[in-house]
Amino acid sequence: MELPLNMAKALADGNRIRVAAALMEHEELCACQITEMLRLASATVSRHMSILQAARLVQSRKDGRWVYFRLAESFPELLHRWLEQSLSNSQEVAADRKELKIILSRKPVDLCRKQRQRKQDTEGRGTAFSSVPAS
Amino acid sequence: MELPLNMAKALADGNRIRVAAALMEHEELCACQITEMLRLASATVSRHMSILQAARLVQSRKDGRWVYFRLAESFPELLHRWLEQSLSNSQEVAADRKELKIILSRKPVDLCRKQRQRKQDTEGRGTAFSSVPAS
DNA sequence: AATTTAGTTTGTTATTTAGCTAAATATAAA
DNA sequence: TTTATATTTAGCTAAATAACAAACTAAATT
Repeated sequence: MELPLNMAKALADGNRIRVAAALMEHEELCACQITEMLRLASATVSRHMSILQAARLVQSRKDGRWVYFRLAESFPELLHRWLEQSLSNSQEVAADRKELKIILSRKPVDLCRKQRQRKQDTEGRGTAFSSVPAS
Repeated sequence: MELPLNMAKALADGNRIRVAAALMEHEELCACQITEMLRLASATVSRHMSILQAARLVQSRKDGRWVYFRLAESFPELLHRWLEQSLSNSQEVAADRKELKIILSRKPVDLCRKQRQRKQDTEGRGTAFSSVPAS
């Protein structure tokens, strides 16, 4: 019962369902693309992906600095079809689909740069005056 | 996404999967039978059943003092088949199947009486000497 | 070799959840 | 009508989980 239970647990989270839905339509997505779609900290996304992998719903491939994810071979077909069917009317999944189009139109490199930029922006927000030279 | 998410959450618990598996084989079970199978406090079982109902996986029918549960009409067929398939090798589900045979061989009334009895037994355990008359 | 960069792991905090007991509700039996 | 019974709700505690930042790892660029 452990494996089906872990699969259910893996899908018992809205963000992880969104990732599964995205991978049902995109064959392969890199970590930074998923992070961009979910708009979560990359550490959080990494955690979500490891849960999906432990449940054997997702597998990964490393290519240089990038990690690419895809649905695992072991993703049960019936579960896949159920998700496909039950998510077909989902507002959120539709929004992600739209957003992913934009994300995929950029090069991954630029995408990661943008994430880095956003992080620096938020870091700078509370310390705007600390950048004034001390001399 | 709310409904499939709630369904996944409902199945993201070993005890609730056990109930689903039992209802896949038994058409209808009363609360006390499920309680007996899970060996949990009846309040806990009631909570589990309400989660399964809220997810539209289970429906209930009240008959006098008893409440009978069954899989809901709205239980997605693909999800049903996935569970059936992936639980077919489960040790735990097999044990429950065996136990349910015994449970179903008794009348529900006797079953509930037995639960009551067991509760009194455990209550008495720590207070064996308190029943000695004070005079 | 030193630095930058993409992801992961670790440590922490806040929220959620499963379990229990006790109290409340609703129905049947005395 | 009172009492007993089956289930649910409420209140509580302990464990699991999701989020983030910071420290770390591995790989590419300078």
